[in-house]
Amino acid sequence: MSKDPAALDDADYAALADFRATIRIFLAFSEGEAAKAGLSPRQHQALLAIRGVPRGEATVGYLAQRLILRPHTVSELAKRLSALGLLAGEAPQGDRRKLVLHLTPKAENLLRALSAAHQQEIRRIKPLLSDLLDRFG
Amino acid sequence: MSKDPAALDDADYAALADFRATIRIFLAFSEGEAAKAGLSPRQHQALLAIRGVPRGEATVGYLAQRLILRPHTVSELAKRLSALGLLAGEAPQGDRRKLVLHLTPKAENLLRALSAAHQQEIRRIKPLLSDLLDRFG
DNA sequence: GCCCATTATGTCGTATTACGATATTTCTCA
DNA sequence: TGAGAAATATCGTAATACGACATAATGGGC
Repeated sequence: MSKDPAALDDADYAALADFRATIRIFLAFSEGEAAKAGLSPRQHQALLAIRGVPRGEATVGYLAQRLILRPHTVSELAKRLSALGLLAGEAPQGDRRKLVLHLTPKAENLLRALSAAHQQEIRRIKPLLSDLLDRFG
Repeated sequence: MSKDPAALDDADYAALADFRATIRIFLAFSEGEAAKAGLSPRQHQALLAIRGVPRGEATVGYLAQRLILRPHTVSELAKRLSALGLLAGEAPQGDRRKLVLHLTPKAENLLRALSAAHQQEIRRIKPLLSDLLDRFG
């Protein structure tokens, strides 16, 4: 019998494990930085997603797509962030069912420091990640 | 006053948000595949980490380092996986405090299918990730 | 050869958080 | 205008990682 061309060998598994571990390293770094700022990882990602898009476009539904969460989960996330004084929301002109979220100045400041640190970390792991990707043909 | 050279502009935030979103896409894919196999993401990563290392090297402590979790958390993770019939463990010759974990045939089979799917998905997002990394200078 | 600090793993209770089911408000358009 | 859809919100629940603590085994100094 001939070898299955799609069969994975030890090197394939090692590459997958290394890829996953590298992502985990980045996420653990991010977790730590966010925690220093008093944020959960999701809260941090939510703030970043809002900052990364033009003002007025960050609705609950948009965030749900962007974070790959259920809309009602984002609703709770936004409530917690609002309670922390990091988010404000208002209904846009056209559709009063929607809620457009925007960062408070406090959130802008938090995110500025967090993002600088993350940018550095991504630059640090960039060669690692590139090499890793090359192991996937 | 001159502009802070380290200041982040909208494009920097967008790159960070896109990078994070791409990781989230991969993790959501992985979550879904793992769930189809009846595994949590951590359980999947644990199996992969064990498979990715030579037999006999995957102790609880090693996994804790690799997954960036507390050892006692890995202990519980291993207990759940054992209850599912996916892991077996035994004390190695030298040090009977340690517990070496290895996959059962059932876990090998699950992981084979999962890993093939993940390899494909990584190949799919590889160009996206590469372009993204280039946005970080 | 024995003691004790250290290492490795395990147990228990708790807090966080994402989800399903369901509800409410607003919009759309026939 | 009324029915159904869309967008967001509420509530109870389940999963899981952690801290604090416990147990077991090791090994170096004397």
